[in-house]
Amino acid sequence: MPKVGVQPIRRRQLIAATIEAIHAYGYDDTTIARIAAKAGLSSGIISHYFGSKDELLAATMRSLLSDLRRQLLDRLAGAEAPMRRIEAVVAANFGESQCTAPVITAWLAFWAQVPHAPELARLQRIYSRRLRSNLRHELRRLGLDDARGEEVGEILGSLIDGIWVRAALGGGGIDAPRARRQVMETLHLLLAARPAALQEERGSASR
Amino acid sequence: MPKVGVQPIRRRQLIAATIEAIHAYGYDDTTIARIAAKAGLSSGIISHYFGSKDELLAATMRSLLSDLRRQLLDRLAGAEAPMRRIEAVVAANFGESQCTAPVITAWLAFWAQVPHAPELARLQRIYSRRLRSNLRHELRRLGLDDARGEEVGEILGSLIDGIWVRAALGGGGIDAPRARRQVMETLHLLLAARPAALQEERGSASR
Amino acid sequence: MPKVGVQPIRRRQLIAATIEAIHAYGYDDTTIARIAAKAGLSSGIISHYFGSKDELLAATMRSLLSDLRRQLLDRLAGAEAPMRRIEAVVAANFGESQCTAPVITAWLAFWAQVPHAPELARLQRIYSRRLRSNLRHELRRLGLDDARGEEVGEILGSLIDGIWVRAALGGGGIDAPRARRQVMETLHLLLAARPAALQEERGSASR
Amino acid sequence: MPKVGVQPIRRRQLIAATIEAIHAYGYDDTTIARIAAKAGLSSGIISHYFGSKDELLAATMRSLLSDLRRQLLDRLAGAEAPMRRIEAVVAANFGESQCTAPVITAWLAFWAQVPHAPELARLQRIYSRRLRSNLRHELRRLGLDDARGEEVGEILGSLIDGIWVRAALGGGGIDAPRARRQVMETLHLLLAARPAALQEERGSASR
DNA sequence: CATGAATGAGAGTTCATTCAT
DNA sequence: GATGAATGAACTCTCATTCAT
Repeated sequence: MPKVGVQPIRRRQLIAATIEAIHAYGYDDTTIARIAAKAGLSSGIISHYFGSKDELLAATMRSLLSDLRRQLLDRLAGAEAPMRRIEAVVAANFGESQCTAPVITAWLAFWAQVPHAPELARLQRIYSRRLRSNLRHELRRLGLDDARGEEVGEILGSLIDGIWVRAALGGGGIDAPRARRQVMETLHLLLAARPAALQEERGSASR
Repeated sequence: MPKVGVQPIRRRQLIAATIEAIHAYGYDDTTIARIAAKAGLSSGIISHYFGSKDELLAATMRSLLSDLRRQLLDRLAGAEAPMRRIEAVVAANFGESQCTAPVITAWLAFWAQVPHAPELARLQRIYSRRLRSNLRHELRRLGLDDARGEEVGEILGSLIDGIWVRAALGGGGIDAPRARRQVMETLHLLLAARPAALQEERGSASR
Repeated sequence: MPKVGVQPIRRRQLIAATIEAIHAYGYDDTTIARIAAKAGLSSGIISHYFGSKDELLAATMRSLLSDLRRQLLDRLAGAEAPMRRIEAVVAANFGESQCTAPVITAWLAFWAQVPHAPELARLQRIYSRRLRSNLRHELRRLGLDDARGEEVGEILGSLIDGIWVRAALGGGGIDAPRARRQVMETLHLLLAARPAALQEERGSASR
Repeated sequence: MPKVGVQPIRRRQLIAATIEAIHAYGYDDTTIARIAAKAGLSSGIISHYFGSKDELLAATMRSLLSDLRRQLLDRLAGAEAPMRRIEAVVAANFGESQCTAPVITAWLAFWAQVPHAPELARLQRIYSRRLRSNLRHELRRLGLDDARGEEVGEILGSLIDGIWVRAALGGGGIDAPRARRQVMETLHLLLAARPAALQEERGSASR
């Protein structure tokens, strides 16, 4: 087992450097030279390991997504009850490694590329579908019908994404416990509400 | 009647072209040549009217913000009751001109620049503070204490931003009535909930 | 005689503005817009009166040369004796209007263009020949043979040009009386020296 | 033996190419593309080695000055007697490598930038002071008082600069022996003259 | 007569990529 | 495996020139 494994090490190094560089300079000003400098390597190395800058950026987003997925699977492993599983989903989205400023900044940067980078869009779609389907499935187990499950899932998803965006704009990290509490509180309220009653309530409130 | 008013017209033209270009090509690939082409003008015109590309981009974000502000003021004009005023704030954020795909894409693009573009960050902070203070003020009038007002305002703000982000990632526009309904439903639930009860509920739900 | 004479006025205005602009910004950074601004006119006017920027620059150099020539003719008018006429030549080169900082700076700028601007080179050659032939003619009248006249004329010419250059590099104007004194002193020494004696002297000095 | 010494080689190459380009096209029309072409390299290389065009131009002037200085030091090395040392100064200013047409043209071009380029002005000031102080020091050793030393030094300096300028305007190189002879002859005459006598002579000449 | 809005060619500069070592 | 020198395309910005008014 001589040199086996240099490649994965270098790739991880460069991906970590990419996240740092995006955080430090912004997506546009993240050049190959800067990534390489942050990794303590030479600029040529990136073509060597990733073929191109775009490939490295896609690999970086894939890495962020797979971190998220790993967290999710870990937390779902021991959770059986629907509410527990939803909590696991929420907790995964605000897991420790997801809540640092560099990672959040990188996420926002990638999101902004999604509308114009097919590969990043594909990755984003996969994550998005997974989150949605996870939530819907558990919400249905909690007794919500399809339409309501969809609606509640969408609200929770938007809320999660919104908390991330706001953190990115604020420049700091996410206060994970607070974020989890906000999402879970909203979930409980949405579950407690009878949709019919809500309509009335809204009606009266608007009166 | 010499050439009165050519400048404001050109500036508006170019700002509109910038939004279109960001939507069509993405922020990074929005070049001066492309903006000018979309405006049907020559590339030199941008330096002529804005001094630099960055200045045009800042002006574009300012334009988006002032559209938002105008909508807000229009809607707040006739609204007196706190709930009405909150509805006005929400409605402004999902006003017609804010919900088209190009505008949403542009917003996301600007957000992604915020961590590294001081001028854009400044503009974002102004909008953010205004939204937060508007909501808090009305929530307090609805009987919420400071801490709870802050919390509810934050949840609503995150939800609004999250809905925008998701729309941007989805590539389409926003279904404004649906978005408004989602936010207002969440608001009503948050208002109906007694914080103490919520804690209990959460406790029991987590049990 | 209604509008007759607007053209010469404008041309003079623009030439004066050109000299000021070269002094203020340097030759390279002397743009049409800046010249026009200094003249209090619009940028389009230059093409109108001169056809092109190059034409204006050539006209400006011609103007400097004709000022010089006018000075020379004025001073030569009443001078009959050879030494008097040489003094007139020297004095003309350090005439008041030639010794201001803007004019000196402009001269240096034009000189630097001479090697690559045929029209400016042509003008320069004319001035140069005139100066040389003036000096040689009077030096011959003072009894110098052709070779010695050429040599002395060249030394005087170089000295005059050198004083101008140094003034330009120093940034101020020329101290005209001092400059005249230096040139005339050198002339008198050159006239008093017997070339043969000079050779000896040099020989002994080098011994 | 990796790539030791590539940088100094490239820098020298590019500086030489810059002088050639200034001679061939003139200062204003000396573009990065043309310099690179003369060096047989690509345009990007200049930013790589010098950061900017201005930096390259300053480095080129520094190079011309250091050539001059090297010549001066070489010639002063074995010269002890004041007159010998002055001859060394003069000879250095008309050294072989200073007298080629490209170098002379470049000098004139730089001089024309001096009034508006602070860094070039600084370099010029250093050279100018050194020349002046060298001359004054030796002139004092030859028995001239301060005021007369200053005057004589200034005349010699102007003469040297003037010879350079005339060569640049003429387009050819300098006839170095002739130039040296002209300057030294003038020096000897200035030394031989008794200032008091000069005043009389001038008085009588002007009478 | 005079303006100044508009053009577009060309400048300096950046940077992903290549490749000899 | 790794380097970093070199390339050259693409970008932003400047500015002489044109021309409708």
